[in-house]
Amino acid sequence: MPPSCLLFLSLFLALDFPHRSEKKSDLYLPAAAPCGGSRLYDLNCGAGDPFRCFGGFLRSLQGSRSIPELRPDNMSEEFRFCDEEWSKVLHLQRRLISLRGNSSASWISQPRRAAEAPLRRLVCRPRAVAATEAAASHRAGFSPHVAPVNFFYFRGRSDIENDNDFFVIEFYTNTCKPESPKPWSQDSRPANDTKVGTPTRKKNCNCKNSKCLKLYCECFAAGVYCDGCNCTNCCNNVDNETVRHVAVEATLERNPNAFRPKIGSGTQTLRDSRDETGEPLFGRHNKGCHCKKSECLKKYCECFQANILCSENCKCLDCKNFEGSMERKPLFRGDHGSTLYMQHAALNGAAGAHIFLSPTISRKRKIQDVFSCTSVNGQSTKSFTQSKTPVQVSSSTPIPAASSTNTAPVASTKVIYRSLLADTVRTEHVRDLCKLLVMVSGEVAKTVADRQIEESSVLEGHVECSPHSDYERDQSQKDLYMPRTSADECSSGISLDKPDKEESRSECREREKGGKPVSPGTLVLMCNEKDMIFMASQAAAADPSSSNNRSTSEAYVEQEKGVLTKFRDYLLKLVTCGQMKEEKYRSMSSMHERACHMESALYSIARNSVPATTVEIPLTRTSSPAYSTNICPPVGCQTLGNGDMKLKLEKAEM
DNA sequence: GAGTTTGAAACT
DNA sequence: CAGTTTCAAACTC
Ligand SMILES: [Zn+2]
Ligand SMILES: [Zn+2]
Ligand SMILES: [Zn+2]
Ligand SMILES: [Zn+2]
Ligand SMILES: [Zn+2]
Ligand SMILES: [Zn+2]
Repeated sequence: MPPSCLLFLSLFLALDFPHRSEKKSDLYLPAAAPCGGSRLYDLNCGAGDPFRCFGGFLRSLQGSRSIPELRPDNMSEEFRFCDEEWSKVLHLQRRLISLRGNSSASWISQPRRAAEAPLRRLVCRPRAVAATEAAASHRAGFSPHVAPVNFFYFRGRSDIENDNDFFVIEFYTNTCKPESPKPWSQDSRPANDTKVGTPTRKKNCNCKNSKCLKLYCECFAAGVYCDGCNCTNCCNNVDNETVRHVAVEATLERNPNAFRPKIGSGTQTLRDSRDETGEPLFGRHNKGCHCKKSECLKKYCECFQANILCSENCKCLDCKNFEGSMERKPLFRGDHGSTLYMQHAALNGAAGAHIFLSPTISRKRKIQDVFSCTSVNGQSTKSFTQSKTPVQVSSSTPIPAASSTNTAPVASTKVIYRSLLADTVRTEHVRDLCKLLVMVSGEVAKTVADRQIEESSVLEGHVECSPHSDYERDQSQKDLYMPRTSADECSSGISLDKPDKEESRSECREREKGGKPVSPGTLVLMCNEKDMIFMASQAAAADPSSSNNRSTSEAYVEQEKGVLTKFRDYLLKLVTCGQMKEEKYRSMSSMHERACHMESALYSIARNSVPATTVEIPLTRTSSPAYSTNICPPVGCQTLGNGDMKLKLEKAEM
């Protein structure tokens, strides 16, 4: 994705809805249910359900305000938000942003769609008619661009027996096409800003035989209507929404993940995500490729196309798409990847604030080479499989000591250099650091809470975010919402004591088993991403004293600042220490080269956590890739990254 | 633009 | 689940 798209995304996140007063009328609230709230309501808004919280909001609104009763004859009527209600929506939206920050896989979960429009309209109707009436909405100018994903929501709900009893609150966005300037952009940017106006020009398909109703069709697979395509006999449009709906269902039947991003954030760390050559490498294909003849160096290979390295998931033959591959070098695209790549990366919130103390050198290919010299993936299945476990542990373990103890075969076989900090930062140090950071976090939180305790406003008390009932009721659907990446497996178990997360916890325990026992704080730092929905609700639940959403957000900001500052100090010390060691080694002429190597490695650590040129920690994320930084909502949005949530949770746990 | 190659998706 | 067919994009000329 070109930089312009990054800007676009960040601007999308920065959208200040309150200032679009003239757009208020575009927002509608569904009518209320009749039977005293006995009806099921849910927000139907797409992957990750970033606006799931609106479900709670609507319910609270329903309870506290007079909303027209929903009757069979008016259930499709739309109810306009009054200004007061609208402001609550805006507030909630901001809170969502602040809670999830740039790591929000859910908030920015749909770049294709995110590039299209902000919230415009909510419609409630029985699920039974949703699909067909969606077409009417579309004709009225509102496009259910998330339609394919919406249907995730329809599936597997044992609590819904009758489609007429289940009301879907649909979230509609105004279709955003490069050729039709967005309404939302008119007040936030000059109309001639084509850079942003044409962010992700949709690729047009040329389907001939699939009616654009199979995953063969890129449009269909992307979850968007065909528009401007060269397809023949196309049914992937609003006029064929019914048959399309069937096709979507059938597709999901075959593969429930069909419409979810193929590229998840893998174990490749943030540092990995951009090495000294600027290569964006993070993410990995969830299913992996199965290339046979392309050597994974052509766009036939989905990994290569996504500009990511092949991973353990891949079953390719003669793969050359690994770090250090000489064949790959000249082919590497330095443009930060294809649209596909960025979309998927964004979809998965792959760029979060990940703190790693140890440079990672593990790569699929390297490990292969270590365990077998064959160039065919599958041929050395056994040894490769065996190597996988330690590899993952080492690649996601911030403690050098851990990887050296645990991955002895790897380390002893082909270690190019040894970290200067390998002997400096021990497990207990990391543990102490984590404790310290948690302490800081707690102190800051307390301070902020004290400061804000009197600021509680009546309005905010109304806004309920991410109701637990919602979440728990749909627990079985969690996998429908949250991309199940490997990082997910790791992270979702972190510091979470909720009984209903046993599965995740056990995953986490397994990790600990396979690896080295690490403190919760270390685990916190290890993890790339998390179940944000759960985290959000967990965070809310963990802090009952703060029903004030804004307070919570601000507390997070303060916490983040404090924690990052401390961590920066620590890193600076580390850098100094490393430099001293380097000096020491340098004096030994034989070690000269190695020291140089380490310097850059060490520098990259610091660089990724703290801008080397400034003393101030930016309010944005600690992550360094331009991509994630750009996605980050601007300062005003009070963004909070993963680290925040983690620390928050950890604090609650302690 | 036509023809070939390729590997995912679909099918059996 | 594996083997085969279908499919549309990627690639080549
Ligand atoms: Zn198509
Ligand atoms: Zn199309
Ligand atoms: Zn089409
Ligand atoms: Zn491949
Ligand atoms: Zn691959
Ligand atoms: Zn490969």
